Amino acid sequence: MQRQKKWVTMGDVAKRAGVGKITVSRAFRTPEKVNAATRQKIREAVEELGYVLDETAGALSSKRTRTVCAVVSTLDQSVFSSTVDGLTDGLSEHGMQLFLGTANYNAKTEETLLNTFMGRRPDAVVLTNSLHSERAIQNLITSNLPIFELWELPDTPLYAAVGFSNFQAGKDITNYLLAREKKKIAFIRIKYQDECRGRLRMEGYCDAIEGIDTPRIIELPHENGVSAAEFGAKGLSRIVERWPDTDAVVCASDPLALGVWCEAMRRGISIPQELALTGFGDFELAGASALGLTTVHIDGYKMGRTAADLIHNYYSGGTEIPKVTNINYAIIQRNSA
Amino acid sequence: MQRQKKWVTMGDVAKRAGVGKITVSRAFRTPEKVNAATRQKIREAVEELGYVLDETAGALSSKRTRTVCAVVSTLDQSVFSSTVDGLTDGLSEHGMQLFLGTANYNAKTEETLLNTFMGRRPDAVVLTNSLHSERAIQNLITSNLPIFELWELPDTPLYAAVGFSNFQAGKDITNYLLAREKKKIAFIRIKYQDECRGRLRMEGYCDAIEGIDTPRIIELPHENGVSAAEFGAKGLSRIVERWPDTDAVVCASDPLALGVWCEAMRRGISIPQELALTGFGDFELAGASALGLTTVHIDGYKMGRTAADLIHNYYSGGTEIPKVTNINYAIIQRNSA
DNA sequence: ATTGACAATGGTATCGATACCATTTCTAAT
DNA sequence: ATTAGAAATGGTATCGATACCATTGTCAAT
Repeated sequence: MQRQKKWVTMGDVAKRAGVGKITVSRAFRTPEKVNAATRQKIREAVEELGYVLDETAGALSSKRTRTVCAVVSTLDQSVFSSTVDGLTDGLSEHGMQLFLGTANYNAKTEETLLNTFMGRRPDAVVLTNSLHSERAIQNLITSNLPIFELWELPDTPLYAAVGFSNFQAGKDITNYLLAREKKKIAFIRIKYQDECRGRLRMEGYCDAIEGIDTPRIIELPHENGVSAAEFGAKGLSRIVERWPDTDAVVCASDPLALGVWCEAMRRGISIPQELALTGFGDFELAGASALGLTTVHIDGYKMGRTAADLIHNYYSGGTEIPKVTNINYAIIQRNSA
Repeated sequence: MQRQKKWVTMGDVAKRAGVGKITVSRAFRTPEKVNAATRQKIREAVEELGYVLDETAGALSSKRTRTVCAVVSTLDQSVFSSTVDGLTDGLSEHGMQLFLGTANYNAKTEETLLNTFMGRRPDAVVLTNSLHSERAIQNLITSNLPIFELWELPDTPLYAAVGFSNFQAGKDITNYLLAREKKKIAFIRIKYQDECRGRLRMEGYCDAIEGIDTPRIIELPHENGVSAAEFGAKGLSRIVERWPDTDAVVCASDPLALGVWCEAMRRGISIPQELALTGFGDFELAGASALGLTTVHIDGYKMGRTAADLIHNYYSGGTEIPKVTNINYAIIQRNSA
């Protein structure tokens, strides 16, 4: 067991500056309520002593931890990294910090994680995937915390949602292909346990081709250790076998599309001449722009930042928090379709 | 301003279970010191009241927050997501949580962030990129906290490092190409402000070709909004212009290699016949395996998890913390070289 | 019966900030 | 000069847990 350094306290600063502790506290939290000269004295004392306000102690008395807990499935191979960036950036502007936790597509882990998070007494909770356990949902609701669901727009949000219509986006990208004379359009997605976004995109696809063609859907169940691009390659193989006349493929994500692109190269299928290809997300790491992939651009960063701003408003503004905030997406036309 | 739910306290649980508060505390922290029957009574009371231990209050009295602060440049487009996954997984197994912050390649932001983090009184600090500000380093050192530097092996770590030799890895992958009869090997990297890992890989490359060929280096300064893959494409164009006889390209990251690959396709340069190509990292989102990219596999997840374990040992084990933990890498041979 | 060792439990002070209310000082209007 | 009202500041209790020390109970050895 190691020994911890003795930190300078607010009382030390107060003594040094010749004021009361409470004035020091105010100088940090509500500087406008402290006389400029006093503020200056305090600033000097803080500087000299190297004082850093202890949020831990402040949280206990104010019952505000200035902390937000975010749950993601995993960060690796996921599309949420920009969202997390947006969250941390937005929160830190308001003096708040982010606790990050990963649930690994495991309902039990997720429930445990949320329970642990409640022990941190966060001011808000951010979810980037729909919850798997009914009890976890109940616990969250009874906690009375504001809960923000990202990347989707549920009909009845737990508290508020910041996202876009996955259904409409799936429909739009399919219609984009239909408008370009594609008649035989297939759809590929990876099926995650309890995940509904991919399904919604798929339903949008189905809705668009309704009455034009029967759906050509490849759903590949998620496996640990297999990358999305590999699934994409496998997906195209299946499509070519089952529906050789397919002239376009809609992918539920960019990494999938990258895999399809690679497999098409291997098979000598030219894109977009023989096969049109669209992705979803416009992820830079997946090289969407370098590939020239036509895709649906999703502003993940903005979703994170918007959630951060809403959380701040919830506590400081008198403004009403909208139940649903729609983040627009856009179809980016490049060379693959 | 919203009203916060009144939480159940440890005292409530104690009363319900007919024991002292402190026994409840022990039931959570050191269950082996509490009689099994008592523990059962407490467990029931906890269940009935829906009590969740308040880490916030515990932190104040124990001076242990069970919290770790991690600084990354950004998560988006970065290679650190798996490392963060490893950290959160490893920490949560030991009842610790991760505060995540992004510095956005900005020295000022980074210093502010670290200062904010000190206010959280973390038990440890994790850095995934070398610090830019001398003062930030000083503050960290005087805080007396264990500091873990990841993804590199500095000669004199601030406290301890978990990583690998970027120099040796760059040298090894270059030697791999030399062993395959490549004679004219170029190197591409993106130059980030104050970032040294890419430089070290480059120096490894230089060391390997020393005396065989003069270095053919393309360094592209990082720009916000330009993806690594785009830099890769641009990099290959430069190489083709300046050194048309180049027969291999070593990239400092997989996304760069993806860009090179795309540009090679566009120019009708066949890989690996006309041009051998290697990446760095083996990032799944960049589709390394789908592309068939020969690359250096880096186990980012393991680095995060190892750091988490070291932090736990620091506080609970009597074991000495190694100044340097070497995480092995491996060259993965695929089809591009 | 006595003692010692150890397991199990509890009482009280304490961590470092903020809430709440009280007090003092200052300004401007009468 | 007087007074109302606002601005600035301080004292004390408090948040909910854990540290520290003290106490009680239990059992085996003498």
